[in-house]
Amino acid sequence: MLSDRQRMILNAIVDNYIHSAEPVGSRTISKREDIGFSSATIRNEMADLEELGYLEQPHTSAGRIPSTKGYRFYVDNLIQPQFLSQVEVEKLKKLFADRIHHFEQVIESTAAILSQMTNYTSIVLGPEIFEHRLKHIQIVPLNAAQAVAIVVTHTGRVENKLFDLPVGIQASEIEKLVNLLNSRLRDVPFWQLRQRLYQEIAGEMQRNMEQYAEILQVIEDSFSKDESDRVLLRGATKIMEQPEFRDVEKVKDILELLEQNDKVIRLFGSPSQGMQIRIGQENHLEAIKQCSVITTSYYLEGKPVGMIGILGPTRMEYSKVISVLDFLAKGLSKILNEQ
Amino acid sequence: MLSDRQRMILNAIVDNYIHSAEPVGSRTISKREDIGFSSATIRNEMADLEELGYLEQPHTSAGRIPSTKGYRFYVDNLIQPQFLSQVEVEKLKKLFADRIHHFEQVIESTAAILSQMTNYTSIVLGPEIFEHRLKHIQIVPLNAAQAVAIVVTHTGRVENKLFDLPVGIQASEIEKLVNLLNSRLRDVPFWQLRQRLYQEIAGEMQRNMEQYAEILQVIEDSFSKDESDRVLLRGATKIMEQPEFRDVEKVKDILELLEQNDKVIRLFGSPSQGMQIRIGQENHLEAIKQCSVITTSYYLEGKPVGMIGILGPTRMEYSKVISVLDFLAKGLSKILNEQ
DNA sequence: TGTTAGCACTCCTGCTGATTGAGTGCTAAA
DNA sequence: TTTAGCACTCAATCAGCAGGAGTGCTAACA
Repeated sequence: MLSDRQRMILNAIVDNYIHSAEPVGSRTISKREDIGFSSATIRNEMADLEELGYLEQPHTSAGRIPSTKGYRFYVDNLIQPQFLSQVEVEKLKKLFADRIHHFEQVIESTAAILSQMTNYTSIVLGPEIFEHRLKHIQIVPLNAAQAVAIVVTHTGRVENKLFDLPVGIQASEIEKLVNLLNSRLRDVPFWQLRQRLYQEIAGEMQRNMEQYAEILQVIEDSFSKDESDRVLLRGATKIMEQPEFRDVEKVKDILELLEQNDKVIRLFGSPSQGMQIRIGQENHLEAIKQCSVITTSYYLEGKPVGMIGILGPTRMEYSKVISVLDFLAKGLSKILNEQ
Repeated sequence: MLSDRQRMILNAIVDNYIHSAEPVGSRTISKREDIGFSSATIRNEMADLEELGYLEQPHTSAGRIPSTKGYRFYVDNLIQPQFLSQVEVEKLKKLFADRIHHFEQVIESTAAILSQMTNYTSIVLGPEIFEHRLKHIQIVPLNAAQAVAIVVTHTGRVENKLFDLPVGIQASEIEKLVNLLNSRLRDVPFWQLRQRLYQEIAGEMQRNMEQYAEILQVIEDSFSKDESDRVLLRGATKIMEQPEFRDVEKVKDILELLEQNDKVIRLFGSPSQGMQIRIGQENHLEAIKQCSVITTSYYLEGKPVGMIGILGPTRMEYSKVISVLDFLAKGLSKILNEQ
């Protein structure tokens, strides 16, 4: 579709614009060492690229900036993998070196480092509890009317839920139920739990099933923790460092979006698709039509269980972000599988 | 110190500025119904008030705006309590009506409502666990090397901590220890726990104290959960709606501050002092010298255990904010004491 | 003596028009 | 096919000017 020279010029323009944030003119490109053509030639090519939809002109006498289509072509065809510097790799490795940390802490550090290294906003979706295995169930009565259900996973995650006790139930009965559950359901993965829960109990104590129904429901609820609690965000204010976001109005919409976990979750695509890049208008949410989102998954036992990503301006250092994300996702997967 | 008329004029100026965000001139004041003087008279008084440090002039031919000292006088002497409208009271009452909610949820709703009703940023410091009483301790081994310590309070809060098991310890020994702790320490308030922990154990099992020292340490750690996890924030972006914060630079510093929980905690003063108001330069943090912070405490059994507050521009609707904060703090205290 | 009308003065704000300069598109020549 | 040259466009900048809001001061008035 595009000639070699056009690709070269498009690449040069995007590169330049990413670093300068100014529309780039033909002379700037022709001066670059790797381009051996005069500004007039570049101008002709630029006009063609604009006609094809890869470039845009803010106004008649300005330089060109990449369109969404232009970025897309750049990302799909022109980008070359950027290797992280030795210093950066060391920094990242250190993050994963300290195994003593609780996994939650590793996730938090990941988010922090991700934002710090890229200077964009990092978003992290914690591991789905789905793949975890049950280690322990406990019900602690607080008083005559209330109790807390506690569920521990094999990775050391603890979920809990406060609930009202069914009237007239005996403490001893609860204990019996919990003991039974613990003996039968230990090491069962969460995705099987719902099914097994009723199956195991049904055989043992058909008699007063309805008695326990309420409690079983609560335990079931504890398994499926609120999705939006999985979201972690760092460096939300980084976007303000970008010259094209000097305007409070633009920034406000973005930051308001980031305050809503349920919407942030929707920035992540399907976890099974590896590295995903959504550029500018490719995003469905109005607030971030001038932003790009790059996400990728990390894995447990070969299955994607969580995601990490970056939100930045469309004028983003794509190749660097991709490298860092890739490195961190692999690191996380490794840690997760070792536990 | 100030004459009645000066107080009246200062009050009018602050009121006006709070709602208009524009420097207010003498004519504006003299036109108000409650003021019976000509603009010239007002001008003289204004000049005096400026000399006394209560007002400032952005430039020679502009109106006056209140100085920090001016706001301080306004807050301390001029403000009159604003009663919430029936609609607002209903709205707030509804928040507390639904007792089924977990206390954490009430705290979250409080933060949300606080921000929504005032249109400023709300900051909430969750209840100090200090005053809670122990209900249950549990240690769940995950594998040969690791375990999770779980502590449940009488209000249904669950704290947990992952830790490495001391080598060579028997599961049965742990169970014995936990059983002992549960039988001896139930209903002991957290502030006594550290002391009682060693006291109770020492009598029973002097023999292998050093064996258990590590585990006791972990349990102790679980009591004193990280302070910064207590912070909850809502409506961080509200500040951007204020005309004096249209500038990204100003806003950035504030939002960066709000991203750091440890710094947000420092916005709260001592919990024992009731309603606290820090205006503009009275704040120590550079980023919020153009903001005001109002905080107050909520109580459990007569003791302050947590705080709620508002961060907004110095040009804040003080009387409204104070009313809402007061109402919510009392509501929270009531709920907390009923559980 | 306190209040106020009047007036000169200051300074911000918004508008206009001229200038500059970066960058373009087109044409004609190499 | 490439490129030098040139006319053209348009945003950005700045000086200059008018308008207006608001002040401080003075002198007159009750």
